[in-house]
Amino acid sequence: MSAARSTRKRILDAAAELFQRRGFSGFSYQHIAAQLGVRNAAIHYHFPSKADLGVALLGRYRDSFRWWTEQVGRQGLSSAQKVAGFLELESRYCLEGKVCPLGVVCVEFENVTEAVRAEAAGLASDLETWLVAVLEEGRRSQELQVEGASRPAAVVILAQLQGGLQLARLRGHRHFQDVLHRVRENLGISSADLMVAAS
Amino acid sequence: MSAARSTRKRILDAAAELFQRRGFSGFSYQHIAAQLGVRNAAIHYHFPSKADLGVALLGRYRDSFRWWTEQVGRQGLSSAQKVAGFLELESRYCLEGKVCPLGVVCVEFENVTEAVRAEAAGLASDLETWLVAVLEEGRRSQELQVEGASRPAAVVILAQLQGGLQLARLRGHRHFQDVLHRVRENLGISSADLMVAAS
DNA sequence: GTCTATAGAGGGATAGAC
DNA sequence: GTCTATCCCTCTATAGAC
Repeated sequence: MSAARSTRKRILDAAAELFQRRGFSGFSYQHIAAQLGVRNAAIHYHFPSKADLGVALLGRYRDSFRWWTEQVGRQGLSSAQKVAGFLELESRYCLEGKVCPLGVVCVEFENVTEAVRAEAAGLASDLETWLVAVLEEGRRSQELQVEGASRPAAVVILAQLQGGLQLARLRGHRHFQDVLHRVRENLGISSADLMVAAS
Repeated sequence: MSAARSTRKRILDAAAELFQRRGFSGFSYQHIAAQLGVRNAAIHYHFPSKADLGVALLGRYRDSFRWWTEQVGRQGLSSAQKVAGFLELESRYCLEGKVCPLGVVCVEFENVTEAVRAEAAGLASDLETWLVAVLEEGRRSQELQVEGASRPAAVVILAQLQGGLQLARLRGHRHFQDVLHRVRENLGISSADLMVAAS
């Protein structure tokens, strides 16, 4: 952490970008090296194997999400606003032409190490746990309309977003918008909540 | 087509299997060759480049689906039964530990040729077109409960299934079951329809 | 912590015999 | 239509200098 932004961080930034655009086996150390203006070996110094890089990458998604949830938790937002904020995060991916990191690991599942799978499963668990809690909270306060149990409801929402993000790539952003609208409708999230979440 | 099952077909079978398990760049001609007991070059004879193989692969998914829809169309099934049959197809993938072919291309989008993308987009279009028609039909006959316009409703269902299939890999089949139940609930598909579709 | 250099494996692809 | 043989490239990974 000598430089303003350490090489390790810059590697992870570049890797994340490539990861969500080309898939895990779709990018190489060379791609990262070229983008950073360093050599192949420099990256191996920070991440000895590509599996190490994969695990670190997914770990950082987990850290980012944890950081985001803690921040959101401190702002005293309503359940609807929290969900709207989450949808906003996903929308950003869509605009950037990226897909959900989970989808990448899922698709290449039998091509990645056990450690990578485990870290991805952990990320999925983090997302689900948080969303379940928010749905529960929203149900109790009657801010959100949650049909059935919260856990399956959360799973369905995550699946919708993951699939929608992918289809948007193939068939246009409108497909993701369709998913977004449906999620909001189902939960009864108003446009007022969206305003707040956007700020 | 000299042998009982031509090599070309056997190649596509093996490739489809690998494709849905390891992703597109996650398998090689070597994998297929080893599985078929032939040499690398034999596969290049049938599919000069890997992009050719990818396009042929997706083309076959399209053909299979077209064949399936025509068969289903001739059986005079209700709309609910048609949808139930489609869900059955997806469930089979789940049981086999596979994901939707579309998801694979979406994830590796920036790593495949334009021709592969186009064929995948075509498959997505086929699925959507068929499902929209069935939803429309079900709405008119009041067999299916379709909220809002049929097209976005179809898109959402396809996204749910694609995402659910992937998450099931990471977190267990129950996650796909959650998605299935939600899709059926939303459309108001009864268990009686499922019986017929299973046969 | 980054470099040069290189090993070693695997991948896509082709030529030419059979 | 399949084989052997081979080319060339890319990729992961390591050793050792700076």
